[in-house]
Amino acid sequence: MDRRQQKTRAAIFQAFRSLLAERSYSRITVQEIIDRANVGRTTFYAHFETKDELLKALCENLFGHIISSAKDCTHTHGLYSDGSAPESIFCHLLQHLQENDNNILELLSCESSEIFLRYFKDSLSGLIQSQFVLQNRHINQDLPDDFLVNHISCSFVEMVLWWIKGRMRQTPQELDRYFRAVIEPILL
Amino acid sequence: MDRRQQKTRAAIFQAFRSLLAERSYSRITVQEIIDRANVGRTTFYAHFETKDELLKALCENLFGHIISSAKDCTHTHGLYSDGSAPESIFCHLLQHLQENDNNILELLSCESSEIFLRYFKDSLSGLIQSQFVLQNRHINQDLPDDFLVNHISCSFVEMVLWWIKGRMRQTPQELDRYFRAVIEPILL
DNA sequence: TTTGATAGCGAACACTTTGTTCTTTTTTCA
DNA sequence: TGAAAAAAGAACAAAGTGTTCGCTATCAAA
Repeated sequence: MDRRQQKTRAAIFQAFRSLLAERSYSRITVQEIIDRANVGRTTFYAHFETKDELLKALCENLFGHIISSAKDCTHTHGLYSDGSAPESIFCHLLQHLQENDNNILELLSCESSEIFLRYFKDSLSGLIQSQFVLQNRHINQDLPDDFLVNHISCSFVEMVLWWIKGRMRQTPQELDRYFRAVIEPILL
Repeated sequence: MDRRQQKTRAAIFQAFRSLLAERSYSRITVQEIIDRANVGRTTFYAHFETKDELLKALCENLFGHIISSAKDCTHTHGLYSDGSAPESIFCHLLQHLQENDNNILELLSCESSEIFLRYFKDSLSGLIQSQFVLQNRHINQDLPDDFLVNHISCSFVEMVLWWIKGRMRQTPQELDRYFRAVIEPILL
């Protein structure tokens, strides 16, 4: 890709994210984004059809990275119920979050965090689902798999949100313990 | 309150909700709301400062009702771990939902459901929290109360969303069983 | 280093939406 | 019935959107 395009794209993303830290998505205008990114109006629309498309691109970019990195981790380890607990994907994700990879925490704590949370949940659901399929087994005979996948991923993401809102007072290790306490009893 | 005001307010709410069933909140304009509600522009702004205020009023109205009705139910019964399980507030809420009180299901399944889900979670958290305080006890010594309150309310609301998305194939009784299966092991 | 292609700029535009102001008409309820 | 309140409707400025145009700057490859 052309260097100019890369720079423009990066500038727009950067501007967009810094604006998201200040006010909610709906109150951000394209004009403000291009002013802060210091690019022309035409240029913006050459890259993204609308503001919504920009948001979507940002989400895919971000959660694509964090989930695929977690996916690599599952190759060697796996989900909780495997016994190899401390190296679970959840622990891995929490560490990524604490290190604030890609400043993802800003997005999860901004006014428009709901949008990002749903992306996070969906990506995580896909990952957990693929783990179950990979292991070709039911986790719990009494409950439908998709219910459990949803429960686990939503619980994790909502825990992260609770953590951030509470100013991240706990360590990833503590959080991991909390999560295991509410999830492991369900897995056989 | 003046009859005219009541009628206007009701017409606006009704129009707004029917539009929410068709497209996302952000793509609904004030113009469309007043056209469908058949009220003048000035009238709309006499009732609500902005479209956001209308949304807020709708949420408060709706979840205020459903939660206070659940609150009444806890006077006689209580949360799960009390033993009086089948008459828990969760079961009560699920029944309300299935009966589709106030057409609340439309809001929870519309494109903008995220907005309503957060309201639902927050209202429910308040309710669960007040139950714990009322009973003056810790549910689980190993885990912070506010973490558990958050976990329980989020799990419930996300389960409802999962249920709706899956076209509500389960009965409230089945759902209640699922929920107890993932929550009761955590409570002492 | 030249060169053709591509990306970006900036001004102008038609258009939509917003929120306000005004006057006139209708409804309420005391 | 009559004063007060509410709604209608037209008109408005202001702000934002998405597109077009002609021009300039930059790139990557020969």
